[in-house]
Amino acid sequence: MSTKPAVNGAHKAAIRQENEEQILAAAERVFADFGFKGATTARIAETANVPKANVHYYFSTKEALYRRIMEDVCDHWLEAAMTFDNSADPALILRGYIEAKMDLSRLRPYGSRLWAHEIIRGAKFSSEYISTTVKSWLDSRVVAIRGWIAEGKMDDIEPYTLMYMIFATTQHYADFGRQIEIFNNDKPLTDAQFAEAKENVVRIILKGVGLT
Amino acid sequence: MSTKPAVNGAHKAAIRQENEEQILAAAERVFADFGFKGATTARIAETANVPKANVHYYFSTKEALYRRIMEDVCDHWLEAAMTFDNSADPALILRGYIEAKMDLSRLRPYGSRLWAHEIIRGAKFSSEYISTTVKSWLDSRVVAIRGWIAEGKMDDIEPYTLMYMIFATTQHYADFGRQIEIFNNDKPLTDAQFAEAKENVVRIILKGVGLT
DNA sequence: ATTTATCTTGACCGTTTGGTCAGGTTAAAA
DNA sequence: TTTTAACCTGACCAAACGGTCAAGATAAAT
Repeated sequence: MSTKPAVNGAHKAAIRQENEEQILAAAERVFADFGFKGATTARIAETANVPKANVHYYFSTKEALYRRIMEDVCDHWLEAAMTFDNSADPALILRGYIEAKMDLSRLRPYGSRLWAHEIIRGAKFSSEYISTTVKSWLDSRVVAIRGWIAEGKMDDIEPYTLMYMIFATTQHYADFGRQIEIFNNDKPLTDAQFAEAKENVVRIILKGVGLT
Repeated sequence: MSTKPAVNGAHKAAIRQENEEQILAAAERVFADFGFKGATTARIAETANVPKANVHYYFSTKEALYRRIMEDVCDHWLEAAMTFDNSADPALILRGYIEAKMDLSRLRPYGSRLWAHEIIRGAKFSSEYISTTVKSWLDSRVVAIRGWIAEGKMDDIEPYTLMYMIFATTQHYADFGRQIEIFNNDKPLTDAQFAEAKENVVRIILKGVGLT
């Protein structure tokens, strides 16, 4: 067997990276499906196709692995958040944000479901992150919306309610994807169906707050 | 000690009923907080203030207890569903249904969170219930909405999207209640705040589908 | 070629879990 | 009062759990 002629320990580094990625991907799925307590390290290992002991070689504890994945999920969440700047037309901003959140639910449903587990359980691992990073982001968006209202650009609605509505509706397509699938005659939404849903969500919300 | 003079075994029956209720209430909370796997019979017993063995005296297995609670939750869900008849003005019907769902999230958050756990996990225990009872109810509502659209009473939106939006938004106040609480400076929404949210949700959705 | 550092893993361990059970207490029936 | 049926529970058990470890395999450094 032995080694590729790679320079400077590149092979070992590649092994480490590949194994970590494999374990993280498996853990995201398993945690999303079963929650923190319901997920077992044995199942994560099996899903990742590595022996259980190897999971603990790369991630000291189950909790460390969980925290690491929560960080990754939050990073993606912040990415979508960035589409919500306040420099342009309110209708365009809201549309862009809703579409970004819908796409995230479509492309990374496990992350959304993991987050849902975490919050339902009482946000034990993430209450600090929510009360600092997320809250300050949300509050600044609320200020922006209040500004639009004051300028007469949209209806006088309660901004938090609007934001929660966007959170809830977009994440519903990930968190309750199984239920939607059952309602859709046990078939996942096609791309066309999902695109139609996305457009309808945007339309209803924009019109609902007087931005049409 | 001994017995009240109650006729015909009424005391024993009362004991049974009270214990079952106490265990069911405790189990609903614990299952909602930790999910099926995360909940432990010991914790349920502790919450219900009975010895663990007594839980198994009244409910043979953890799964039996879980199924029983799911049934109760579904019963309440159907109650709210009944407010959505199709005999009157669309705006009044939708308003009534949204308000009933919001109230349910406020008054019985545990049930909603339990349901969320169940769906996220893949609806292992309830897929049949969803694909029969719930689906046929939902489909009939969709037909009603299509009728309203055909009559020109509201905008031409995709009815399933609207229904999912209502599900998502109303249940969000239960399922993500902890997150909302954190955003609200770590204080639960007051009755006034909740009432305002409810009114805003109704207003945005009704206007969003052209029912104002 | 030898040493060193990292990666790999089957076997193992203490704890927690859902569930059982024998033996007791209490209330209703006879 | 005696018998019977229902209720109660501390003590227990096998299985599953998160985590450890020694010993081997592989790759990088000397």
